[in-house]
Amino acid sequence: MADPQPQPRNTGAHVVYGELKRQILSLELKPGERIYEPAMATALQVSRTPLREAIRRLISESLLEQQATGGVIVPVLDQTAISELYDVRAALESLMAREACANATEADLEELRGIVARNAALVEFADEAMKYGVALHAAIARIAGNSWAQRFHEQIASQVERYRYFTNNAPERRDEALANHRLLVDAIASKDAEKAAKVAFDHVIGARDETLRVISSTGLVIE
Amino acid sequence: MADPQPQPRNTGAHVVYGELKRQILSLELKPGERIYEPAMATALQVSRTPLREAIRRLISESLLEQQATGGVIVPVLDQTAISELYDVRAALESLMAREACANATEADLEELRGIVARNAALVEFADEAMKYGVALHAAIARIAGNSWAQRFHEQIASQVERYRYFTNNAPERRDEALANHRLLVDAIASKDAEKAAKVAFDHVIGARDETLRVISSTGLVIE
DNA sequence: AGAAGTGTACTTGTATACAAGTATCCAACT
DNA sequence: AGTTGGATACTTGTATACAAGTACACTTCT
Repeated sequence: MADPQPQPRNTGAHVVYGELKRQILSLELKPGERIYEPAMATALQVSRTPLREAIRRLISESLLEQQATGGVIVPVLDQTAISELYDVRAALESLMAREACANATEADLEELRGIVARNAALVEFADEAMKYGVALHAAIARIAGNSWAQRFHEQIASQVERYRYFTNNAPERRDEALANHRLLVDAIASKDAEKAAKVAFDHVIGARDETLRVISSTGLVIE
Repeated sequence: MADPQPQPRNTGAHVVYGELKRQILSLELKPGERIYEPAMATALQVSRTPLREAIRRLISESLLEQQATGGVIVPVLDQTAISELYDVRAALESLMAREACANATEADLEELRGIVARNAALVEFADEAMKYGVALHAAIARIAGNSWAQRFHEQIASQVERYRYFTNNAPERRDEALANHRLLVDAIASKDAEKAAKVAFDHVIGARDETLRVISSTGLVIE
């Protein structure tokens, strides 16, 4: 919704963009792998022109990386990036929580409470719990109504997606997240912007530390 | 430095990108104006291919706008956007101030103090004062070392640049900014992350409100 | 054998030709 | 006169052909 291309005019470049993005986020295209235009173009059944357009767009989102030598590669996964990403995400979600305080109507609050309630009911199921966590953040973003914050947040979310394989979903983590979500919605309901901002910030920082802990224990991510 | 294209390999598309960006930020290309590829290509002495590459990149930075009908226009100036931009900027600068607290060496602090001192000495000259304000933020961004925050901050700065014509530089505003800068550097020096974050946030919010006040009084920006 | 130089194959960047879709303007008809 | 239809000119999207630069491998010379 905050996307620069409001309605994806069904052009070949857009299709290719979506397909490439999917392959990158799912790690189907392996980190460090180089993209050769002619081969990729034939693989995707288009000419180099729309493919290049898609590649350039992905580079601008750092989902591909232009190398100094001239080649284009899928960015490698590294631990520093995760920390930076979560920090920026914390700042953005904190801001959106703050702005949601100013804008939330009673209907909005009901929506938020409903999401948390469903989250609570399904907290024992990892994937469901995560889905409602995402839904809550999306709802807050919508209520906040800051298109730039939303847009940057979406870019951050795409980046984090690549590391999803490494994030765990331990039950105690889900309980903690649920508690934070309750606190957050309460703060928004009471129009306490400072508190909402702080709760959102600390919540994401907590997720960051947990993710870093898990990743360093597996030792799978390089650099 | 946080740019997706590390070294601008001297390709035509990059030159065109820089030139178009310059024209957009300086309002040489007027807000609302449509870009026709063939005409612009001949004007810039390149073919449509590198021009399109530059246009797409500018669209991804919201310095150009793809319309639903298919045309590309220079985005119009609107007051809501300013408010959103400053809010996100506040969140990002707040984060960078926080992270600068954790990372700043004694040499870094000396650099910050030096910038503020020069700012103080030249506070009566509007353009110089602004230059040092920018330098301070740039130094803090470097010290914070969060490439994503830097990158988003640069995009925000580009956007705000288009509204520069409307921002005033009243002497009392400059004094206030200088005072805030002193507070900010002191907070960073004392490693008080929470305070630094709050000072940076409030500082930018203050600038936002002042800018909005000036713009609404001139009544020049539309929509 | 090792190093250097040359040639070949392949990469990306650019120009141009072509196709498809859209708006505009004029004319003809109701 | 207003509206509708069609033809034309122009837009963007795509494919392909071409140019320039780079890396690699092979050969040759010391």
